[in-house]
Amino acid sequence: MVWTPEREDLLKKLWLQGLSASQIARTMDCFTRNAIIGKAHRLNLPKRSPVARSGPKPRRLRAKPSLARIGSMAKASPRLPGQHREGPLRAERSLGFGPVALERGSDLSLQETHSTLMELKHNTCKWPIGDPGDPDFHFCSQNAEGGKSYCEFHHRLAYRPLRKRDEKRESRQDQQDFVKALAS
DNA sequence: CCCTGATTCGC
DNA sequence: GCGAATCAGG
Repeated sequence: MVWTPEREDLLKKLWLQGLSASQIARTMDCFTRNAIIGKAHRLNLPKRSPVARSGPKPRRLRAKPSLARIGSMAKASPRLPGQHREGPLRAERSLGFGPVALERGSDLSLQETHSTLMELKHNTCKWPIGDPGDPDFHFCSQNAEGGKSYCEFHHRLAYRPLRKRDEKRESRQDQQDFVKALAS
């Protein structure tokens, strides 16, 4: 995936809006959090250091990966063409159980109010709905308690599949069962 | 644990 | 230039 001028613009926009790197990564489904941060720095976007670093990081030679690390590195190996990174958009698109799918014809009583970037607040759910750039792209915007990025439903939806997929591949039915369990 | 941004350096 | 791995924090 390459950085086109359009993607750079969207990154700048979201970064300046105050979205976190991981939120931007999930919104722009094709980049990781690290990629977002790295690009933000190369674009000289304003720093947002919540961490007052106590000075330059000491130089460290990159160690050869241990055998233990090789296993975990395999999980983070580059995606094959057509493969999507983990995250809400991936789930929504490939599994069809994302917010949009839930919104129509579901009895889950999940109320989703439209929210544009300008309306994002620190305490609202930032689960992206639709494709960035689409006129109707918006965020869930339900209350997100406890400083979380998502409402409780979307938080659990967003993070639970990551865990499980690390251990084994989940079937589509497993994912759908999980959504039903969440809603019940 | 959950998360955040910053940095290094092999590619 | 890119971004995974890592670090250093809340």
